[in-house]
Amino acid sequence: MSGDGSKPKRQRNNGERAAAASQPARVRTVKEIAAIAKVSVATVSRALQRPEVVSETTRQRIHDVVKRLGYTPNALARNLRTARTRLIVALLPDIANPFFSEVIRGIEQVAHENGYSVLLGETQSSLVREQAYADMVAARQADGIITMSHRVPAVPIDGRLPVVNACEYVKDNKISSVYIDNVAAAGAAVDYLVTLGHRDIAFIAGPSSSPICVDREQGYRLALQRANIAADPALITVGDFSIEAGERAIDLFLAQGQSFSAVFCSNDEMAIGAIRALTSKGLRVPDDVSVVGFDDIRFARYTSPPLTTVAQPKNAIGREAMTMLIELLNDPGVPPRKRVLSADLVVRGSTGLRSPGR
Amino acid sequence: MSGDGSKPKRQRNNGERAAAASQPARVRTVKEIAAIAKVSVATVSRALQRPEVVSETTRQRIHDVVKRLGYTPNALARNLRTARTRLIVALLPDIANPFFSEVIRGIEQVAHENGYSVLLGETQSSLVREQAYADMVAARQADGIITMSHRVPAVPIDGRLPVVNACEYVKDNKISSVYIDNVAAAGAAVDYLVTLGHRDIAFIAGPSSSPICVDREQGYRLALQRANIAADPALITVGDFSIEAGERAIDLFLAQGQSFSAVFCSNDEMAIGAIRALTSKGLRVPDDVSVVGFDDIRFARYTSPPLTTVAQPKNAIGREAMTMLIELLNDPGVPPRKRVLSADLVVRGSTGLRSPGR
DNA sequence: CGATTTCATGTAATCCATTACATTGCATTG
DNA sequence: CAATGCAATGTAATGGATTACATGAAATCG
Repeated sequence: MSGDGSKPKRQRNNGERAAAASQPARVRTVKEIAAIAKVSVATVSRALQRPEVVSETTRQRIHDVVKRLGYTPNALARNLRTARTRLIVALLPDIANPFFSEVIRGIEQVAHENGYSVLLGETQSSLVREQAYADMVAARQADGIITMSHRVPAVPIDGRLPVVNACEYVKDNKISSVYIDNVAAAGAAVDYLVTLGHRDIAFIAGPSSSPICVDREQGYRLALQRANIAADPALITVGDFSIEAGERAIDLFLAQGQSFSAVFCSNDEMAIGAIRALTSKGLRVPDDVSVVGFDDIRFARYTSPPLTTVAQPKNAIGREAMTMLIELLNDPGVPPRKRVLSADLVVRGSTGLRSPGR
Repeated sequence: MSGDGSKPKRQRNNGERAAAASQPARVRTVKEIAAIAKVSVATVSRALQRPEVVSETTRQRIHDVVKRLGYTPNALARNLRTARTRLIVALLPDIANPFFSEVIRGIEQVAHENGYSVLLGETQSSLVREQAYADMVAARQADGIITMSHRVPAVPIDGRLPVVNACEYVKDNKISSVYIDNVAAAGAAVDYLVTLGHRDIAFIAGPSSSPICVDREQGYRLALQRANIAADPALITVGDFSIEAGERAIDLFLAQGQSFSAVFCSNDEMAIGAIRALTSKGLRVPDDVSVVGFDDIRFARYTSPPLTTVAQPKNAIGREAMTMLIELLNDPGVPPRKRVLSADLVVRGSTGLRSPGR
C-alpha cells in the first residue's frame, strides 16, 4: 500500500498538489497512472479505451494500477476532447405525473442498449427551465434532448437540433416527434360511449396550447358528428390536467344544471377528479354517469370503479423517441419525421350502458 | 450580417474550420468572439463572468457580438478548468412513485436559490445504475448527489463523499441524511388506531433491507406494547411498496382466516392495494376494516374512502437535503449529520371506530 | 513633474484526456 | 543481409475556457 513512488521529474509547477502522500484516496489523472505504471499517458488512455491495441502485459499492469488507485478518468476532459458526452436529457413537465414514468422507461431501455445515459429534467412547464436544460446541449454537457412538452426549446448546434419531441408534437416539421393519433384515439373513446347509448357526452379538454389536446377535442367532435349529435358548447370545458381540474369541471357542469350521461376527459387525472366529484354529489359511476379517461396511468385500474381509458403505448413512445434521437445523433443528415403510433381503448368499470333514467 | 472580418493571423492550424462562412449558425468559441469583438479571450471571458471588471464600452461590444452570434460557452471546458459543475444529481428508485416528486421539488427550490441545477436519475433500485450515476461525480460531471435509497454508492473524492441521503438513511455516520422519525410516526399511527378501539391491527411492512422500514415496524411494535397488545406474527407481512403487494397481503391474511379490524401499511400504495383488496372481498373500509397508509402521496386524498396516512414533510426533506449538500460542497470540512424531522398523522376517511361486530 | 496607484486589457499557463503522428524494435521476405 | 512491414509505445498537439501574472495607460499625489 505504500507504493506511491513516482518519478522525480513529475510535476514541477503545482505546489499544493505535491504534498499528496496522505491517507485518503486523492483524485488521480492519467499522468499519475502513467507514471506509476511506467508507461506514457497515451498507453494508459489506450489501455482503457481500446484495450486490444495494447500488449497483454502492459494492459494488465495498467489495469492493476487503475484499480488499485481507484482511478476514474475525468469525463469533462474526455468529452471536451471527443465532443460527445453520451448523455441525453429528457425533459418532462411534471415528474408527479405517472404517465411519463413509463415513457421514461422506454427511453432508458433504448438509451442503455446504445451506451447512453439519461438524465431527467423537470420543467414544470416553465419556459425558462426548459431553456435552461436545453442550454446544456448548447453548452455541450449533453448530446441531445427528448422533450415531452409542446414547446421545443431552441438548441441550434451547427444549424441542426438534436431534439426529439415525445408524446406531444409541434407544428414545425424540422422537429422529429413520436406521438399517438389523438384524433383517432379520442374518437374511438367517444364512439364507444355512443355505442353504449350515450348522447349527452361532456368533454373535459386539456390546455389548448397543446396540439394533442386540440386533436383530442377534434376527435371528440368528429365522433359526435358521426353519430349525428350536435356538439353542445356548454358540455365542453377546459382543465389543466390536474385531479382538481376534473373536480371543478364536474362541479361547474352540475352547477349549470347541464344534463349528461357520460364524460370524456383528456387525461386520467382529470377523470379521477371527475369520478370523485360525481360520487361526492351522489351520482353513481357508471350507473348515472360514465367516465372515460386518457393515458391509462398506473392508478387508472385502482380507482373505484376502475377507469375506462385510452391506453397510450407509453413504452413504445419512449423507445421510439430515443431510437430517433440516436439516429439523429449518429447522422445529422437524416430528415426529421413524425412517427404516429396508435392507442387502444381499455374498457374497465367506469363506463356502462346509458341508464333509461337519464 | 457580413461582419465576419477576422484578423488575418487567426488560426493557422485547423484547416477545415477555416472554411466557415456558410449560412447555418456554427458553434462558436471565445477565440472567435474575441477576434470579432477585437479584444483578447481573457476580456471576453471576464465580460461574461465578472462584467464589473470590464469597461462599459467593451462589455457592451462583447455582449453584442455574443448575442448576435448566439454564443454559449462550452461548459465542459469551463468545468474542467474550474473543477465545478454546479450540477447535482438526485437519485430516486422510481419516478413513478409520487412520493418523491414533492421531495424533488424541495431539492430544486434550494438548488436554484443557490445556482445549482438538478438532474434526476432513476435507478430502479439497481445497484449498477446507482453506481453509474454516482460515477458521474467521480468523473466530475456533477458536484454531488442526493440519493433516496438506503444504499449509498461509493464516490470518494479526496476521501470525502459529496452525498446526502434523503428520506432514507444508512447506518454509516459519515453520510449525512435527512429523514423523519419513523419509529415515532408509525407509533402515532398505531396509537390512533388503538384509540379508535382496534386491537387486532395487521401490519404490511416494507422491505427489511431498508432501515426506515425496520423503524416503522419497530414503531408498530412499540405502540402495541404501550397498549398491552401482544404482536401477532401472523398479522405481519412484507410487501415491496407496490399496490399489488398491498392486495396480495390482504388476500393472504384473509386466506389464512386472520381476523383484524385495522391494517397499518408502510406506504400509501400498499394501502391503496389493501383498500382495493378488502373492498373486492366485500369488506367495507372503514366500517369493517380501518386502513392507514404512510407518506401522504397526492393520490391519498382521492382514494375512496380517502386515506388516513402519515404525512411526511416531503418538501422540507428535499429542501433540507439540498441545503446540507450545498454546505458540504462549500466546506468539505463540515461534519456529517443526521437530521430527523417529524411527521404528522392525517386523519381522513379510511379509519373509524372499531365496529362492535368484529 | 516624477512617482505611485488604479484600471483595463493582454499573454500564456492550466485543467485532463484523446489521438495523430513519430519512433523503436523485431519479424518477415526476396 | 538490406528492405519492408507491423506491433507497441511515446511525444506533443488539441479541445475551449479560466485566470495568474504582466503590461500599458490614465489618474492621483506630493
